[in-house]
Amino acid sequence: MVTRKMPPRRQHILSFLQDFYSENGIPPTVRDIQRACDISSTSVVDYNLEKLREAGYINRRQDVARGIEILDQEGEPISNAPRVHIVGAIAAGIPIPALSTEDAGSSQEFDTVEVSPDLQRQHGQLFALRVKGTSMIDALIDDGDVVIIKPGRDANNGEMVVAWLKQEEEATLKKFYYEGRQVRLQPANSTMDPIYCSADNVEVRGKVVSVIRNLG
Amino acid sequence: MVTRKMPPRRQHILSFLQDFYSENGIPPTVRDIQRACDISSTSVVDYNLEKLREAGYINRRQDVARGIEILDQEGEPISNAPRVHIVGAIAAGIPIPALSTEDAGSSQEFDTVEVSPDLQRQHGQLFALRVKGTSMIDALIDDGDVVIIKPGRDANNGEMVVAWLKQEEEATLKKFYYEGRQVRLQPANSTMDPIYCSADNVEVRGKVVSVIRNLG
DNA sequence: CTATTTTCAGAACATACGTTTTATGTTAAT
DNA sequence: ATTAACATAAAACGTATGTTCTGAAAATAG
Repeated sequence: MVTRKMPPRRQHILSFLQDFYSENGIPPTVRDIQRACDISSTSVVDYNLEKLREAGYINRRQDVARGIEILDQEGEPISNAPRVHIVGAIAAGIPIPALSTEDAGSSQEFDTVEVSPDLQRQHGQLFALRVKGTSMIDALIDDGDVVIIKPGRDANNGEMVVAWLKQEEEATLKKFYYEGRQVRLQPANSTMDPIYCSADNVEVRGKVVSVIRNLG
Repeated sequence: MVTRKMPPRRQHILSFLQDFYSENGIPPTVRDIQRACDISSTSVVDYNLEKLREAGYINRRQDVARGIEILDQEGEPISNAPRVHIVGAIAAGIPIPALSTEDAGSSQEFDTVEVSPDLQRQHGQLFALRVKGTSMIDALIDDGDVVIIKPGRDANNGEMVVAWLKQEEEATLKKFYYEGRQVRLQPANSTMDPIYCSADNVEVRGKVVSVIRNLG
């Protein structure tokens, strides 16, 4: 299936639809779209919405105010829950991809997960990593799990962090304890021994604020 | 802060608002509410919406079609992501509360978690349990985690289930393997030994389809 | 180029939907 | 019993909003 090139105006309408819905929790009206996309007539909006419907991007409920339903790639209606980009995978020995913190606007070809609005509200901008392999199993995190990360350079004692071990060139998920000159990285499972290393060698990349595991 | 008792009609309106929004992705109109709650006049709906607004349950956008915003306990707008009731806690030795499968309509005083729309779409009606204690840690499930359960009496081999051990009167989360007359309940952590017991003694209550852990 | 399809414009239309008004019944305190 | 606050009712009003009609401009194909 080839994605046909879309006229810029229609593209504009589509992205406005998504933005408006995320922001307001209700879809825009035809006239909202007209205003936002600087279109001269409601009939033009209607025309383009019809084209978008034919192309499978949206549904339209007849004669219903704010009746536009935005569809995802599977043709299912999307929710207005915040979506967090899965920017890569994390596993022992495999570095985290460069985390350009300022790529807010351009939504690239990332997978996304929906998270609780509470989470987003509480922590602000988030990103996610998919865990590859069972190397994090001692932190109760399994292969395939998604960890939601709040970016940041520091952490409080006891928080689960994405820790970068410079010397080993490894990223790992552990509970973080600052103890003088050294840092203790404590697995969540109490039967496992902690890792001690020099504070110089540890770089915190962010805190884990949530873990999501889907089964079946 | 005391939660004042709410008239049944107003309660009905409120729960309808939530259901309608989750289901349709847009809030209902005054007349939708009128119909669903069997109210004789739109003015009555308006009156009760105003009361709900004063009490902080909703916002109303003036002169905006479908302008009702449903608020959570913190007064923040909720998303239309499906909400799953947390019907109780699960821990070794503590029974699961009676899971009346047919309490669909009356939304009681349950905590809820938002789940991915995909999950809901894929599995249908779900419920959730909050895990108490670290007794499930061998299944990579920690104290405080929330497990999302798809109700059902049977499971396929390898699926994580809520298993009820009749004799022990215990509920536990384990991977399920049916082996002739007996059942193997396998912890997810391979260093732990499985539990074997008679098929007669095991009753599957549902499958775990997702695990959510919030930190910080 | 002409022919054809796509896209845009402006205006008017029809109704979905929030709001208001007036009146009546119901409960609870004094 | 009186009063006031709460709740319901029916109808009408005004506008927000989806839709349609007619026509022309712009893009595209042959």
